[in-house]
Amino acid sequence: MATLPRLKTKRVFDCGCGRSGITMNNNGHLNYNHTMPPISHLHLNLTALCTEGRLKESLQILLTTHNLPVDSNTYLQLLHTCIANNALSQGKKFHSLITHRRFEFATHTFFQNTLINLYVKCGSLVDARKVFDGMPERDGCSWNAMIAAYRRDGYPQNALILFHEMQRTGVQPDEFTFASILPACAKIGALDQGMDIHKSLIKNGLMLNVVVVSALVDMYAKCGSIRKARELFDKMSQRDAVSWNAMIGGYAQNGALDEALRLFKEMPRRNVVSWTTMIAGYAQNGVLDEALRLFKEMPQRNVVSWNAIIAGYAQNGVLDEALRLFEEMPQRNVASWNAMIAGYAQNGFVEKATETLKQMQVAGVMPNSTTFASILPACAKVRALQQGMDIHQSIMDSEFSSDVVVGSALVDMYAKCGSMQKAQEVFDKMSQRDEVSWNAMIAGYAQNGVLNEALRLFKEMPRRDVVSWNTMIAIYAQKGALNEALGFFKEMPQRNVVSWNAMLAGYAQNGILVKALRFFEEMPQRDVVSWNAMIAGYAQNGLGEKALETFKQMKLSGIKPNSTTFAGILPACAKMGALELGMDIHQSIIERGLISDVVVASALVDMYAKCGSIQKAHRVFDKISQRDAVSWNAMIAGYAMHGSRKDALRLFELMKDSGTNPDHVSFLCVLFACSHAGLVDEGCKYFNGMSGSYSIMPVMDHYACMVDLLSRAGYLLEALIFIIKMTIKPAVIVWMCLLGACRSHKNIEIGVFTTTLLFELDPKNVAPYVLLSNIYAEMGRWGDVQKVRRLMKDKGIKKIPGCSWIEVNKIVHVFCVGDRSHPQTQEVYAKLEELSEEMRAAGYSPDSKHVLNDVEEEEKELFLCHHSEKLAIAFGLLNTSPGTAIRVVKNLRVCVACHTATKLISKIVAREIVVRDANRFHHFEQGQCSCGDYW
DNA sequence: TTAGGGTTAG
Repeated sequence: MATLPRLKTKRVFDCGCGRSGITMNNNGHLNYNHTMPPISHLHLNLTALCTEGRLKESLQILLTTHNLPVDSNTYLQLLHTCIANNALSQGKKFHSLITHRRFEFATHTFFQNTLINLYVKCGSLVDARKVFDGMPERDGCSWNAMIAAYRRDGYPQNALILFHEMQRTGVQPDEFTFASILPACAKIGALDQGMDIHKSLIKNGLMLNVVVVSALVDMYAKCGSIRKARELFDKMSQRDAVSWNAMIGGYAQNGALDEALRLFKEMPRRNVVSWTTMIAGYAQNGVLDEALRLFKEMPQRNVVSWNAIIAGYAQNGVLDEALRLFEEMPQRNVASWNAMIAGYAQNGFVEKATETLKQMQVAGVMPNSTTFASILPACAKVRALQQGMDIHQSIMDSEFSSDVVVGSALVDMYAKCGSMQKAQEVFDKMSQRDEVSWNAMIAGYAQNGVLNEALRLFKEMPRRDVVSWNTMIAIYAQKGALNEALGFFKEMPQRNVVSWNAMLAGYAQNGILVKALRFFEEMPQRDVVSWNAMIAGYAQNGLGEKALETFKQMKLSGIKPNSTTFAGILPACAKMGALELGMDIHQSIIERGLISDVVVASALVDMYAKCGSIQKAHRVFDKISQRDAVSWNAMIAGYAMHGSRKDALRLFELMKDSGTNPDHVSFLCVLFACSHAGLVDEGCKYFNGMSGSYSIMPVMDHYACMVDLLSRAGYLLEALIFIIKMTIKPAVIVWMCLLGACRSHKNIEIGVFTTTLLFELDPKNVAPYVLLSNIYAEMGRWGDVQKVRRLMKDKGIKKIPGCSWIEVNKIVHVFCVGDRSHPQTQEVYAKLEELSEEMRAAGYSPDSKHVLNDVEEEEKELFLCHHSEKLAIAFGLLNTSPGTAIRVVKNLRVCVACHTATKLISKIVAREIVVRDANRFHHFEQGQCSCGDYW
């Protein structure tokens, strides 16, 4: 019997499948359970070099000596040394040498399994697969090694495919196979396959195996079947730490943190995984203080514990704290860096993300597929094509150039950056494509407006998943083609919450709120996106109260609002002037840590400005660290609405100095400010500069603003000429601006001309009728007023009723013209009566011309008009304490009579009255209005 | 077999 080489470990001859091919008895003799070539005399020199890990020299000896009596055992040991040293390239050289010398043992299953093990351990799945595919015969170990490798390296799909193939070829899976395949099912949420495996386990009598059953518990928990997991867990006759941790993790990841904590406390011997599971659970659910408390409390921490807490802060956008912990941690691995990079990337800080990637490389940590796959979407999001291309280059230089996840992320990045050509190029070159790659291409073509190509790819793709179908629904729903979207929705084999949300959002965005609500009510489960879609749908379609009501219900149902919720609800507050509610929401935003979100902060600025509190708006605006054009525009528009043209224009200059380029909205705000201040020359200057210096081509709204600017200032003829000279066909809004000014400047000729034009352009539009009627009324031409009213009646055109809102104690009260539905109606009308007496006593006699005058479209009583804002003001006077300001919002413009009356009321009751009409703010104080009677 | 980091759809 030959002497054995000194074996470092007992499992030196393990072929890597979990079952050792050779075992050693107590005398150092070998027992074989695998087909093994016989062991001959070892070459001592070679062995020594090999055990010392001196692979280069070993290889040199082998290459230069052909007749060295080296047996298969030595080669095996060489390969194992490569495995231990992670020496892929040396391993490959030995492999090729063995192949070339055509050793008989090289074709043996055991030896080939070792080769698979070599490649798997050295991270080259492609080479492992090549060996696997070339094997004349495979045993359970071969399959197990390959399956385990796929699942561990993040290819659970491939593991499952191989698992089915294994069974087809008649090889029986064993406990090792199951212990690998169950986590693969868990990873991709393959509950059905997991349940099949459960059946096989029962059949194979493996239900007492604690390892396998723990994996089964984990699978059920991860696939969302938490009850099934618990049932199994409770039935286990023996549980180890893994079983407990799997169960705890199941509850934690399903958001059932209380139950997770109960089990955690009940668990006999908690280990570092148990603690880390709880920390991760709290962190992922946004309960960062609890996560940190446990992190500080835990007896021992490892790199995973640190990573969990850091990722928690990073994912929740608390990046400074994440960075502090990252810098503090004793050692970092690739996942630590990835957590930071993903945190920056997901929160929109592309520069920070790429900077961290560079630091990581400097620190000698190689990026992996996760690094690339998390940084690319950040480039995609902000359309940073150049940075995306740089990362593409790094990927090509790395070993992840053929990783399917990285490839898909690349496709998506190019598609979102608008470069479909590059996306297609990457897609074509991919050695393996999955559903994600196809879906990214489909969405890319759709987002870039090439719908037929998207549809073609959808039809062509080999396996469509729920995302593919959802993409198609979204494409058509967003375009307003809701019947087509519904077609996909009905045809798809399985729907999830996203499918329902896509339909619901489609209806909501297109103003079909009844259908949106039906989907919302019928859907099997609702998440934060469903609620957001409903809220935004209501808010965008002028149903602010419904939006607010839905927001309340959402909170009652236990769904936590996110930044999209706030960005959706704030415009509703803004529209209704619900300042107190808006302030409550501001508080919630701070509590949820979302104040640093620039979209949310800009919506807050807008809300405060539109609710009349320009100071609060400015305070929020001042604190925005990364202002974008939207934030600046909200603030500029705020000043413009409040008639502070100086501030508006000053801010516009500041914006340019700060390096934020004005966009077309910025110019609209500036033109609006000029127009409301009668600054004709300045307005013209800005209008010309916009295309000249900023290459922003005027769109219809800009033209309308210019017509407003000119005609408001009395330059009606110039405005008309301006319209005629427009390079695009003037839309209704443009003519409406001109007509509005015809009323205030009493120009009947242009007024009639414009009205006639508008009757043809937009026969259903009520506004021109009302304006024309008002022009006649101003001039005392009552016969003509009657004619217009008759014409409206004949054509069945109805006025939009004037409505005003006032918020008292966080409740918004609505008053329509002549409204008598409010519980306090009697008091309100009595108050108005009282006020009119006081006005009379103060010498105010309403001019019959003004009483009949109707800026847009309200009915009224002859002497004292009951326009909606008057009702709201009276209500405010009754229900607020003396001295406080009264804030009212109106959907139409304030009429002359009400404007005059409100000035007087403000003096009589010594109150500040703030009225926001369809156009701007009026601050009434001591008988004066901030608009200077120019509105 | 359990804990941390990733790609597509709303």
